[in-house]
Amino acid sequence: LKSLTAKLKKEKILSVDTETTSIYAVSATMLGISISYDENEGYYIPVKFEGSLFAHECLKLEEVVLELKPILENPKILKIGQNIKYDILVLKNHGIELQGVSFDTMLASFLINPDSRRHGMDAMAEDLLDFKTITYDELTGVGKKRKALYDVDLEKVAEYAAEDAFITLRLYNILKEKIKESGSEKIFNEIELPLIEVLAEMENTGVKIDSDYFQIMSKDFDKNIKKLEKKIHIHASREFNIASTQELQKVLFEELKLPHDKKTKTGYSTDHSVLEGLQGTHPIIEDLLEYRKYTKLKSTYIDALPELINPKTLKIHTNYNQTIAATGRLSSTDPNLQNIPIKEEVGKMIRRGFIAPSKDYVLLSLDYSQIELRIMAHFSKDKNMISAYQNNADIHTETAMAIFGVNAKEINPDMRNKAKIVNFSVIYGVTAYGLSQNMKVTRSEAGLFIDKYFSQYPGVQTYMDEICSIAEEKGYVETLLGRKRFISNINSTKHMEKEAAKRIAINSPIQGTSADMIKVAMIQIHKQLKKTKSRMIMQVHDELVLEVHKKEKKEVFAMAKEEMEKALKLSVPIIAQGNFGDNWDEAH
DNA sequence: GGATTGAGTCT
DNA sequence: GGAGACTCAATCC
Repeated sequence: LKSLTAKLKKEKILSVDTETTSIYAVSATMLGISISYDENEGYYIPVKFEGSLFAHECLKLEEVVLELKPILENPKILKIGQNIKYDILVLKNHGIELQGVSFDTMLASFLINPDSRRHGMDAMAEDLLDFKTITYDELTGVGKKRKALYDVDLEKVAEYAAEDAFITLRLYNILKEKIKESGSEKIFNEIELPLIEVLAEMENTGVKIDSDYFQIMSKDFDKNIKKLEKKIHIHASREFNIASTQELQKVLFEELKLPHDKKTKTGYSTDHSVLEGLQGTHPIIEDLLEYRKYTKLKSTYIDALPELINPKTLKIHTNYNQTIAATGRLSSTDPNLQNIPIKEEVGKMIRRGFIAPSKDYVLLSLDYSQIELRIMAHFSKDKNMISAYQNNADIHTETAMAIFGVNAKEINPDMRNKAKIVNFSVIYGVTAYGLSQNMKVTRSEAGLFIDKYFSQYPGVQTYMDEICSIAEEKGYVETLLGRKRFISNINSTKHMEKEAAKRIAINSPIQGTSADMIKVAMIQIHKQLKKTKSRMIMQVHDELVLEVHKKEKKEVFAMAKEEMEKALKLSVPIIAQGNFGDNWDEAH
């Protein structure tokens, strides 16, 4: 190890990869580190793990850390990796703060073609290097006879791990050129790369949830669900598995002979819109809707979230992924913190289980006000929309006045809500059909609303035509910061395909610019939070949640709000609004 | 046991 | 038959 580190100290750029016991970085125990500085070879340093068949052949963690720390923490020795956020987290939790991170092959591949799903190392080695890698499954076996990595022959692990390290180096040499060619250097170096560290720290900080509270809620929900089950079975005159759509179809459409038309691939749909349509035809429907609501919330959130509490930190640590959503949004898994319920009272109950980490802290939620509409105003340069925002007008009321042809005094909440649906639908590339479904009006009424909308905001119509032309000519669209997305079907001769491609062309620059904006804000906020006791803990597309030390409330609030608002300069004002609370519901 | 389907949660 | 995601239970293979 000493002779290796002597050599590594002289290198300018290293690829780094860690092997561990878990796919969850925060709870992973490190089993070894592989490093490469040469496209044809790599080194694997196994770390002693009690219980491993090969523990006697490994060095102690303390020794490995002591030797490698000066190299891995030296920012002048550049580091590259494949999904390096994972390795940053593993190393962080084993006493090493990785410095000098300058490239991530997975991120690079994603920026070059965000619609591809081949950003894994095995796929990239095949596509870019025509190289067949040793896969993890080949190394450990699959199914019942899969071995834990620490029980696989060390020679084989070394071969696998060292290969990953030097293949990463080869991929780097190719991808860095492709990033340049594609014009993605700016978004790569200024947004995605600096964001890695920000996300790593958010994941590592984690979010506190109140497990006692979830336990009580679970019991309450269970009682309610059992009650509903009994009622539903009585309505059906027999017992059946309510969660089975097949059995439910039989009960509703064969036995109770309720009307049906919407089909799925395999039968008649029983989804929410169908059940809503059947309301009033039979008392079973109401109970089914309630049953669906409560079982979904219980299984997906109330029972699942406490399972993910890390026993050491007593928090949940999500994984933010930068390479899934083609528009540039983040995604979140294990758990997904970006779809925690909010809409109804029962949803809010769940958010009350997300709490500040201790009595010294409060949660702060800050969210962008109508960010996508403001970006649309900016891109479209529509005079009416821009002046509405510059005059701090209520955009939904403005739109309501236009589509209903009345003045402000005559707008009631229902009209405003309908206008709100129109406003948001336009961002997705509105169709009369889609709008009619959402507004619960006829297709021709929806068509009229769209016409009225475009005569109020003619610039929006022009923008949509223009962005589709750009997509047709260049083959791609881009965000304000140059994040690209290729629109493969934009010149399709199939009408449906082409229309779907146009909607992607319309929506992607808007959704993607919003993603760029909050990412810039996150990088800046992260920088400034370093010298405080407060931390960023969640991102939900247009919202940031922070745990704020009670003595820092005023400064952190002002700083975070300002950074969000000034992240990107647009032709309309950008507004972020925030609140404190002891739980997420209260803060939101 | 893994993949698919239907359903439902979010922005 | 509007954009982008993730998860769960049942079912299929």
